[in-house]
Amino acid sequence: VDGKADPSQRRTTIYDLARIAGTSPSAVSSVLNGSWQKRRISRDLADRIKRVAEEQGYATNIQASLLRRTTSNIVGMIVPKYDNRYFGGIAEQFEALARQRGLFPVITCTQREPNLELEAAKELISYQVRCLIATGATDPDRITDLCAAAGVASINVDLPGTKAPSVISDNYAGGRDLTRLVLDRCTRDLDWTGPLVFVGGRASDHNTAERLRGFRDAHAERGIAVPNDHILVPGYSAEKAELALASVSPSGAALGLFVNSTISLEGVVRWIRSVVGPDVSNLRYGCFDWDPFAALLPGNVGMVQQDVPTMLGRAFELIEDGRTAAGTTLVPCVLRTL
Amino acid sequence: VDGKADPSQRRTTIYDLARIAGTSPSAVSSVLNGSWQKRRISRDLADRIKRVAEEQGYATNIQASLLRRTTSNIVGMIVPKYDNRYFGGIAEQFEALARQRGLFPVITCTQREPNLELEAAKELISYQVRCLIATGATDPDRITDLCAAAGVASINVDLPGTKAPSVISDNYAGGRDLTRLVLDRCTRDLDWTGPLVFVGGRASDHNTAERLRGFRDAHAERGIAVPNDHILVPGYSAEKAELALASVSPSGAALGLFVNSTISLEGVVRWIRSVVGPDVSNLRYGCFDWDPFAALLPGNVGMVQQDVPTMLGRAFELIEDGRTAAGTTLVPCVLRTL
DNA sequence: CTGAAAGCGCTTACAG
DNA sequence: CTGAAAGCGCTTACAG
Repeated sequence: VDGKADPSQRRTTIYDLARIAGTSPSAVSSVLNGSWQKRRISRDLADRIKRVAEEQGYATNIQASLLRRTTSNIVGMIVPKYDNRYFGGIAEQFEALARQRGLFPVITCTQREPNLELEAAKELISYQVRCLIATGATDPDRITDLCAAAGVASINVDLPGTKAPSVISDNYAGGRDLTRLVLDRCTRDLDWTGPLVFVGGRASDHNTAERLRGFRDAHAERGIAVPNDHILVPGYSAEKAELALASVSPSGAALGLFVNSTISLEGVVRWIRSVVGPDVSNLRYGCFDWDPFAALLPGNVGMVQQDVPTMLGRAFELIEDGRTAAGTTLVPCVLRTL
Repeated sequence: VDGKADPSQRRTTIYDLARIAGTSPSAVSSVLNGSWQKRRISRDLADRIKRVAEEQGYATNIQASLLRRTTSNIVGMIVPKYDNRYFGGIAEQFEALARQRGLFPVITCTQREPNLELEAAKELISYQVRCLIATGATDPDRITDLCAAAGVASINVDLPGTKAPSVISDNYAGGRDLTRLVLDRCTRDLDWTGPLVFVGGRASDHNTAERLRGFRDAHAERGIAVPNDHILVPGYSAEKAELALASVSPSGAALGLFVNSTISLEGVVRWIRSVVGPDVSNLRYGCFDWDPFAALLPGNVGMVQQDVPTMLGRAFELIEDGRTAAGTTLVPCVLRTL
């Protein structure tokens, strides 16, 4: 078993195993893929074959197996980044749920680049994925089109599309609840009623638009007007958030922020450090998405945790039910008060 | 292109394309896989075939292609978790480097479970990976054995093995430097000279042992004895770190900690909150691994960032050079002073 | 209870 | 410049 790794050597096949065990390739195949009970192969032969396979360090060539079978058990996922708890959690959950179902999960990370998303989708389709979950995709419908052409089911998660089922957070309610919390804390702690500054994300992005709607409604229900210059949506990156905040002058007065993602929060915190300084007693903010360390930062009064297990559970249900019609499932978020 | 996803429909093959384009499957195959220049197929025919493939939404069946070719371009990686910046960064870098080289990266996350690690390795081998990078594996040598039996090259990253090349951080120097920094800060800020408490990780774990060696040496060079009850190595989880700290009574006196990972840090911070309270002016600590939010926590004086790009770059070099002999490459860490 | 044979969709030497 | 044919390693209906 402890041979040198030598890619030139031909791997052991069922023919080798059959020769060694003194039987036929058919028998070996059915024993190793579990269909031998059905074929009423003797336990004796089955045991002998399994032993030989073990001894030879045999591993099935899945390419060959998949080629012959009509269906693969690979499920694919596209994810923008692994660099925050939200997407990291999505990747982990997806793997766990896929394995539970005997499926083989393949995840690919596309750096928020639309071209990479399409390339990755094509690649996964080439690997005969059974279905494809597009998470946080910038153009989910093009991915759905690609999948449809190949007869592959697709589901959108996190950001919705119009051509396949979508499972997303209730960003409106999440945005509204977080805004209410920050406004409450500003009133209680700073004796100041707002309006808050919204920072991070893109206006064209569905989730940002929904959270912004919640943000505006939470202000409106208290009769607070939100000036346009309080809405800073320059993109998700930390740098852009930090730059955008340059237009805000804290000037010693009270300040409240709605931070649209933990990615943006990194820039927000840098801005706080450099402009507001170490004393944040006049500052309160809340942030979308959960991060255990960010939850401990001074001034942070609440984070919105998206319910990843429920979202992915629902996505797998849709796959298993064979649902392909467009339609959006909203999953409530959890507001974690700090 | 916008058909319904229907797994029952047979996918378009090169035979369909050949029929439609009025040519042979061989021609289609070589045009689509790029070997047509070599075969001196006319640009005319090539263009016609490409157009038809596009129109039909054709995607190569990689299983079939791989079965015929002798070599796959899949590279596999095993990673324990996605829930921190270190492993998230490793996953992202691995994907990026693999793509740069025209390889298809498949990552699988094994939850620090030895059995899952072996299962995942077998599975990746079945998919004919060209090589396997085992990151933070609890039993790297068994994975190497499995790979060797299948003629697959393997490399260990993060935790070393004895049967394949390993690329790991210089944990000794990282541990020593971080200890020095925390001791310096304790002296400067608290007028207190130690010894520090080491918390998190397992004594049997290579990286923990090395960091601990650096921890002890940094104390020794200042003539400070480290009592055994100052070494808390109950495992990596936040819960275990928090529980282990129950034996430490801060009692208003100065306290300095060496936290062995950001995972453990979550428990440490919970302990600080509940036992030390909000006033951390008598507490200083440092932590292995980098997290942008953890870097902002009060009391944290430094973090050790492992150099993931260099580590993975080196791993790919080893793969490309065909190196299979055991041997460890140490990559320096970066101490980030806060 | 077991094996011979066809075929999955490609690739590539070989023969024009 | 192009095509017919063999074969990659499996699976599975079919025939004992």
